[in-house]
Amino acid sequence: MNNNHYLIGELAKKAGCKVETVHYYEKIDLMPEPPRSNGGHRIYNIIHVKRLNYIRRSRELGFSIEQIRNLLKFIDEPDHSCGEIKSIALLQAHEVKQKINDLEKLNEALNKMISSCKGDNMSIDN
Amino acid sequence: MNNNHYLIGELAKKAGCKVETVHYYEKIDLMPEPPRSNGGHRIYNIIHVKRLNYIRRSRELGFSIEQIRNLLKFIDEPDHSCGEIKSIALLQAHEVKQKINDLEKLNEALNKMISSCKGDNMSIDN
DNA sequence: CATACAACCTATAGTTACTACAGTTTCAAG
DNA sequence: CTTGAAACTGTAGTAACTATAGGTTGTATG
Repeated sequence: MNNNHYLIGELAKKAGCKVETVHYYEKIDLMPEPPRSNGGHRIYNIIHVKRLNYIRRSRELGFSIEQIRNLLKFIDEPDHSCGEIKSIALLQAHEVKQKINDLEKLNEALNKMISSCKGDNMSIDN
Repeated sequence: MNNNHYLIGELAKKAGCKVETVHYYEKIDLMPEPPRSNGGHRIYNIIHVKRLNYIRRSRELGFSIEQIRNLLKFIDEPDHSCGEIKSIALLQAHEVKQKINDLEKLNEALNKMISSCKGDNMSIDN
């Protein structure tokens, strides 16, 4: 399609997911119903691309749809109190830090595995 | 139970998951069938605890069962070539780094959200 | 202008990774 | 010796996709 409009296939490709996944996200109201062409094809814009990218990245990092929905609602319905936003964002940030921590441990373990690889006496230590 | 033996409930608690999840992992051969008490209760040890912890942490970080199975097989069947181990571990390490990166971006976005929280004009900028 | 064919559409069924429930048995504590 | 929490097996239900079927749109080519 042209410069700033995307068909569902292009959108999906940009976010590294399947067309069906986008359909699914629309059905569960995680992605909005976009405008349609005369023939009924969905037409997306850059905002949709960013939103889907955010959703996909979060999913790949192990966040649930409900957690993602929770954060997206600050974009979708912008009249929330500062305190409300802060408390949810802080909670999320905490979990993010936890995950970074765990990943760093995993990474360390993998590096150990790679460098000291003798083929025998492998084990999981922490 | 005593010092170095655990019933399934204690095991699950230590790994932060449900008893049913452990059953499930045994059924799909991700966790080994442990020895049993006379009455048929499963009896686990510290090795099981570490293994389940590793599985759970990896799952929460968005790795699939098959990816986890792939890494665990170096513990389960220790006669793999150095090259084989390295190549899989390197692949995994790459994905781990990617995830850390993404999480750091997410964290940044959250921090922005927290500090500059005015309640309005929220958006996702990568 | 006709037609082919890839990419879209809706709807439904199947898969992965759990999670909950039902009905029964074990086992430590009183 | 009974009682109750936690174990057991088996099956059904849920979350988050993923695949398939059968039909329509729309662009590119003869």
